[in-house]
Amino acid sequence: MTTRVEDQQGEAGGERISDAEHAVMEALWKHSPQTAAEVCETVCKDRGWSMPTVKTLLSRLVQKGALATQPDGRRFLYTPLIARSAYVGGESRRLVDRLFGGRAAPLLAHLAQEEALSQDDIAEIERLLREMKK
Amino acid sequence: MTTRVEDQQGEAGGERISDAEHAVMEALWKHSPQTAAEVCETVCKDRGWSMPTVKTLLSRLVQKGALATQPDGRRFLYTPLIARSAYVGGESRRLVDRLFGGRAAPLLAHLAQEEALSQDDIAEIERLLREMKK
DNA sequence: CCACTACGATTACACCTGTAATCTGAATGG
DNA sequence: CCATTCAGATTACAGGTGTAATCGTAGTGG
Repeated sequence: MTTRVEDQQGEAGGERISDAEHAVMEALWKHSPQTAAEVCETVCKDRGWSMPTVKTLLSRLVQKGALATQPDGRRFLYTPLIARSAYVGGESRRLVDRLFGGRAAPLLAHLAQEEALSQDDIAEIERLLREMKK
Repeated sequence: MTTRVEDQQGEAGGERISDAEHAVMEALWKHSPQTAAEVCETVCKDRGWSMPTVKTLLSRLVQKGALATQPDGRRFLYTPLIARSAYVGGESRRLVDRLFGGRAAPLLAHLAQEEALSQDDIAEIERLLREMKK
């Protein structure tokens, strides 16, 4: 084991996405393409950021191959190059590998203990499991 | 919502534990107390670290309040101050909050899609759910 | 008693991250 | 045509992280 395949979040962009960068990605996953100003519109409020910060994060994400730019007049439109599901899947996998030896069941047990599972969650998970077994 | 309670991993030590530091914690969670040399014995192989690296990480963890030291002759014995379950719970929670809006079910769905769930996992999860509902 | 060794402590240093100011060049209003 | 403005690019900088060399000091073998 420990076959670190260095394939964290899909094929596009091997670099890791930091927490702040992730906030920007979320904005673009919600809706894209967007200009820097539009992204700021979304994230600056929540995180208390200023435009330059968003610009920096966008640039870094472009460098990392996580975003594509497409010129639109004098500004850029940014579009995610990696799918949210790929990112989310990668991160989840990383956590499960790191903390639970790759087993999902103990994760669930922990979430359960922390009361992170509502009755609805439980019902939905059961439904998922039934489907999976089919 | 978004009630960031800044209580990441239990009461002892508010600071975050980094990835490298986590490897050291794992060694000490497996068995404690241990000397720096013993910890190195465990982690240096796997991670390709040298003694000084382990020493640094141990010091940082002590600073962060994640480890207690207890002098044993001329060296120290290190003992975790935060429980593994608290750390693991905190990290899981963080992930679920950040990526799944706090809902565990979508996480499970992703793991399922990635084939991160074995038949055994599924069985165990079902057992957990049954217990939870009782 | 002293040189050596085995520790922890201190210092180092490059890279990443969060956060932003400043620079530069192009569009635009007058 | 020129000054203003607005966008991206460049630079900045402190703090965290990974990784380690070096320092100081306290026992230990001779």
